Parts: sequence; structure tokens; C-alpha cells
Amino acid sequence: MSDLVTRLRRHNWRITPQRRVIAETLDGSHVHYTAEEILERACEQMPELSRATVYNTLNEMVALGEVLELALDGRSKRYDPNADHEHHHLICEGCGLMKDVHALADPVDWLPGDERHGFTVTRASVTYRGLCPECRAA
Amino acid sequence: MSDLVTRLRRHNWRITPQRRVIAETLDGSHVHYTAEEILERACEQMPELSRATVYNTLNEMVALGEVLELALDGRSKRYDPNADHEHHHLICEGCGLMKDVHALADPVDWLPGDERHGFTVTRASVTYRGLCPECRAA
DNA sequence: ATCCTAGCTTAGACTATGTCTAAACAAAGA
DNA sequence: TCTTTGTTTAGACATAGTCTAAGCTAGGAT
Ligand SMILES: [Mn+2]
Ligand SMILES: [Mn+2]
Ligand SMILES: [Zn+2]
Ligand SMILES: [Zn+2]
Repeated sequence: MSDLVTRLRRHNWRITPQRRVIAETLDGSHVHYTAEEILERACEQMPELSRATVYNTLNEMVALGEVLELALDGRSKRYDPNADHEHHHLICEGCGLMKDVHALADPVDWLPGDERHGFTVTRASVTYRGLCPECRAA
Repeated sequence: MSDLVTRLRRHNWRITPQRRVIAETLDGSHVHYTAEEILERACEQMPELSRATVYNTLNEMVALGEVLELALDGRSKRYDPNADHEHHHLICEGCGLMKDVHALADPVDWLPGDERHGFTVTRASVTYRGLCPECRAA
């Protein structure tokens, strides 16, 4: 449960001021921001920060395995700093609200050998969909 | 297991020549095409077919619940005519090959009540990832 | 048969998201 | 200090998808 900057430093990856601001913006809350949202928030700390650096940095953190890239809706990708805790996502089909959730079993175990088509299956993620309390009421 | 055009007709949805060509293109094989791939293939039957009609038609078939829209990689969405058979997807991280798979359990049953955040959870889809035989060998 | 209307199709403009390029900049080592 | 390597930047570019306005088509009413 160490913070993202600490995890990133272990990869011999230079923590520049820009990268630090981006990592701290991502790590601060448990929401799942888009690149544009991260740019907007990070620019409050460092107004000259460029869009290219945000995209470059997010892609590098994903390649290092310390941030998850979520492409769940065909719109903007979302970035999840919670890469060191296996979890899944629950999405409201009304408003898009996304929650982290934890399942009782590993979905890889539910996939029988004769359904694996010879693949080496390494991981599985589950996207749960439904309606949040507010959207159900409305 | 009726074909897509038959299922679409049940919705009082006009089957125009353009829509028929698009539906037949989608339904013909078990791959998961992008909108551009469907346009390209459908144009072999009807060269004057427009891009806008392909996008419009795919979105309508998704809204009718007869086609699934898959946004699994942050690139183009893919369209799946197999909406009347519950299934999940297995993707090769090397080459992008995608297979339909069937799990032994419904993932919704593995999400405990205290992980549902008050949502009404209606469905879940699992994305399995790994390496196909060819990418493992390489 | 003709007209009317509603819905469908079209080309192309437009938007959103993300990548690439080339130049400037910064840091680390010789 | 000088050199080398990696980082940042603005803006051009690419890709995926939506919107608009005009024309077209099918089916119902007369
Ligand atoms: Mn998450
Ligand atoms: Mn499928
Ligand atoms: Zn909601
Ligand atoms: Zn492969």
C-alpha cells in the first residue's frame, strides 16, 4: 500500500517535477480520471505542464505496471493508480459512476481448460454493470 | 440461434437494403469487426454505402439489444452479433486475437452484497487476457 | 396514380481523443 | 566545462466517431 511515487521510484525511473505532479494527482483520490482530467488538475499545481507530457507519463506508468489503463466505455481511457490491489469495476449505466469492487473468487478459475483455446491465461477483469441508487430512484 | 436479420425484424425495425447488408456482414462470421471493417466489407456488396449509415445502423442495433458493442482496448469499438448467447472474451496480449469463451459461473454471483454499493447489478462481463499459442512460441 | 409525410441515406464538416515531430531544455557523467 | 542522454514542449497530425443539412425512398391517405 505504498504510494505511487514510491512505487515508481523502484523502477529507476526519473521522478521529474512534472512526473511527480502527475503521479500525485492520480494517486490523491480513488476516482478514475481521464488524461484530460489529470491534465486539468495537475495544471493547478504546474500551469505550464503540457498535454504531451501527461500522455507520455501515463503511458510510461502503465508500461511499468504501476497504473492500470481502463478502456471500459469506448470514450476516454481512465487511469487507475490502484495497480497493486487486484480488483474489478462496477459501473452505473445511468450516470457512469464507477466503483472498485472485490469478487469472492478469481475469474481465471472459472474458465475451464477446454475454453482456453490453447492460450496461457494470465489475468481476468470483470466489469459489473447496473444502476446506482440515485439512477434507480430517478 | 436465429440469424440477426430475423431478430431485428421482430423489433418493427425497417430492414432497408443498407441495413440488410450491414447485418449480414456482421453476422456472417464469428469475428468481432470494427465499424470500418464492416464498412469495407459491406461496400463489396453495395459500393455507395456511406460511413454514416454504418455507424447509425450499428448504434441502432446495439440500442435494440441485438448487437454487443465491445470497447476492450481503447481503440476502435468492435461489434458482436452474438448478443443472444451469454459469453465472455479472451484476448491475446501479443497479437490482439479475440476468442469467445464461456465461464462456469455467473460473475454476478461472486460479488457479495456489501461490495455492491447499493447498486442493482444486472450483468457482468469478463475479459480474460493472456498469450495465444503462436505468440507464446514467438 | 399522386401526394404527403416520416424516416432513411448521404457527403462532408466537425469534435474528441490520442500520437508524433522537431526543437528546446535539463540533468548526469567524463 | 563539455557531452550525452533523456525530458518537455507546442503544435501538427492521425484516428474514431458524431452531427448537419440536403436529398431520397417507402408507405399511407386521398
Ligand atoms: Mn479501480
Ligand atoms: Mn463475442
Ligand atoms: Zn448512476
Ligand atoms: Zn497472439
